[in-house]
Amino acid sequence: MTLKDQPRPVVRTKLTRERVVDSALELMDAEGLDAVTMRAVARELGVEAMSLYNHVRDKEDLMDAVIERVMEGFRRPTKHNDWVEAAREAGREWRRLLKAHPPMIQLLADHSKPMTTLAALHCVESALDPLMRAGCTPREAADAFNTFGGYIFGFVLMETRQTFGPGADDTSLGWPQALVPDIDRLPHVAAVFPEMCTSDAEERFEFGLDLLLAGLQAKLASKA
Amino acid sequence: MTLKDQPRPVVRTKLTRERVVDSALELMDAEGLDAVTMRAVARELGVEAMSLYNHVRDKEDLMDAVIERVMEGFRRPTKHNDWVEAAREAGREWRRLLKAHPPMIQLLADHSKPMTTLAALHCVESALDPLMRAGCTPREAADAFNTFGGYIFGFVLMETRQTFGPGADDTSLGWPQALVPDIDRLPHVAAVFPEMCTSDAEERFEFGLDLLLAGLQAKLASKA
DNA sequence: CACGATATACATACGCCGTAAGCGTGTCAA
DNA sequence: TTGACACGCTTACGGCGTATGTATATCGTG
Repeated sequence: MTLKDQPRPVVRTKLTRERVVDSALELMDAEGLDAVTMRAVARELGVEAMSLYNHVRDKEDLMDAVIERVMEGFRRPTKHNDWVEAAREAGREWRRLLKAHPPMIQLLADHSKPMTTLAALHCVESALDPLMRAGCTPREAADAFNTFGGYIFGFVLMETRQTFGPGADDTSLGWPQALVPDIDRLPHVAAVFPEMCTSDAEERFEFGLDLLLAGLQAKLASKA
Repeated sequence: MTLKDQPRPVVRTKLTRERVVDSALELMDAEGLDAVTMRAVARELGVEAMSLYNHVRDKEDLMDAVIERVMEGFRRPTKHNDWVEAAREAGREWRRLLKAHPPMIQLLADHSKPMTTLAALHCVESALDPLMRAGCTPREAADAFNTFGGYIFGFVLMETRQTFGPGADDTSLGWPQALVPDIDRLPHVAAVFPEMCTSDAEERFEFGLDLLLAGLQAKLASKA
């Protein structure tokens, strides 16, 4: 006989791996990566922490599943005839996916493990398609994928973590205090910094995408 | 009167903020970011955890200082007359810096805070210099900096965290098991994956750098 | 030298964390 | 009916960041 002999709520929505993963993802998006603890996810589900272990091996397993769930949200872009435009769309979709869950890039940085799951590989497939249609050799496609992927990951990282920009203690002009002391030794920063603060993220992203695509077109053209 | 009345070690190297930061950085490089705990850093210094708080406000303050210390390791490249070559060198130096302390990119991803310290701004200055010499407007320089920076950060992230590549459970051919089930729906991945595993990181990095520089040159030329 | 102020190291404790181990109970097949 | 099993709960352990309070070494001042 237990101390509390009241009947617990009779109907109890069944706990499943899927519901656990969904809760973790929701919590991550709502409260940030640090808020995703086994106890917090359990609380969200009206359950004790240890119950989750019936459905995930450990926390790493859970976070792997969260990554997979996010990658499942990839929307394969409609196919353009023009491979350049198709590549552009693929790049935008990768960025959209990462930005849809802001802590995602942090999660990827924490988890040192290749993305070898099906959903992730389908995303890779979508990104490779325009490159192959452009006439890349497999090797060129691999290098180009790495380049575009690097750019997108890094851009989103800098974007979501605000790596460069005004500090919290900026003046009304958006200038880091640290800059002032020896501004004369940082002329370029002084000239360019205001632009970094005011430019639009979409525009900046397109700028880099254009650069990469122009570079790739040139490289492929010079080969022929 | 205390319980232990033996004189503690008489000579005790003085604890300073600098020694604390150095210990944290060493520990990070040697054992990974997760190993950097207040207790572990203190242990390294033969001291109790709470003693560190006389020299750092809290852990965040400590990690900020670690970032700053790393940025101080930036070696301003010797100035080329050719801005393209100078930009290439700056890009290589940024990557060298990040790779010299592998957990650094993870640290940057965790810390959602702009880099507004002097050392960081000097690194930015070095990166902006070739761009300004190339004839960029401040706005173009800001966008180009963002593009190159994004590429470098993302490349290093994918490189150090092995985002794409063979899984731990790869077969002898370096293939993720997940690929096999529906290989026919992933033809490009099947063709390109082997290249991703075998290509050299230096070459891949230069490939992307070339693409970006070619794109930028084209953009600036078309403007004139 | 004496002595109080200050700086700084230490000890203890609290509420988090991930998770190992074992228990209790509801469900269902035989 | 019963016994096995699935699955949620309880307890407990060691580690985390750090608030709080205490002891001691150092130093400026008389």
